[in-house]
Amino acid sequence: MIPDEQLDFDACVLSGQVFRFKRTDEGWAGVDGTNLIKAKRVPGGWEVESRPNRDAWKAFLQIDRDLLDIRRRIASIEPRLIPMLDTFPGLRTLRLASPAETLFSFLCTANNHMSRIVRMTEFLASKGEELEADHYIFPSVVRLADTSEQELRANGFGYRGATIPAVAKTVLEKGGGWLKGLKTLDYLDARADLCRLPGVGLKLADCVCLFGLHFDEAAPIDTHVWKTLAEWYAPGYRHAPLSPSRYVEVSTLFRERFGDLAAWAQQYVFYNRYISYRTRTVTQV
DNA sequence: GTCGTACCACGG
DNA sequence: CGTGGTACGA
Ligand SMILES: [Mg+2]
Repeated sequence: MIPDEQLDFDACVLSGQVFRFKRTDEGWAGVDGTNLIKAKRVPGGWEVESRPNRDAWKAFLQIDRDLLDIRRRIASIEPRLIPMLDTFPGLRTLRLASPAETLFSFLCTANNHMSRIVRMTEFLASKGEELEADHYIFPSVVRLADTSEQELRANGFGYRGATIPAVAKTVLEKGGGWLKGLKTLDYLDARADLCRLPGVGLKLADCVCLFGLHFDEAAPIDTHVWKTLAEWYAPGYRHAPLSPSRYVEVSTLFRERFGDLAAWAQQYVFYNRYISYRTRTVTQV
């Protein structure tokens, strides 16, 4: 049993790191890579399991890392983050097994609503192997390259219906191990390489670096995170829009401050800001 | 570098 | 009308 102070499974799968986990009678179920992961709610914590690989969930949740220690270190670096740490103390940064799944999932996120992101990633996933009813292994890059723009557009993908097969073809041209091979590069080099892909800019590249390539110093800056980081670390940009050069500047400051905790710190900021944004937009209608 | 603009679809 | 952006030209 994983105690609540070490794991808030709800927060993990609702904080925009993965998009295909579903509630069950017991708790949650979803696919990561080639494994089905199930989390069962028990008093004071969670019981997590995975199949066929019984250990897959451990890497996914980075369960070997002590969250108390991580929170303590983040708090000492930036006390202004403490309220965010305390709001979701069990929030963890996830490590997805497949860089390709990460790339194509986050390609669906740009300038998009969560609800449509879920719908789109589900549609892509449905082209893969069904592990269990309603739970699919994300399709191969070959399969995605084979999917027609017309079919995707017919299923509500809009202009991403063109981007997704185009990126898939580009990835194939670069050769089989290219994506995973980025893990061996320095973080900034990996990010720069990803940015060369059509439809992939700094933010998406950082998402792939963090969730798919497992760089702990990667901290995606989206519109929500930007508001907090600009206010804290670049007050002059407080009301300025997020631009590529400002992204690089503030992302560098953030990384220099948090080091290999940048990814974790970012996740707490994002989920807190995202939740308050959701609350705000829900109540006004 | 910055700024404005288009981009698909669709929830709010 | 804006969305967990990106790309392009001025
Ligand atoms: Mg690009």
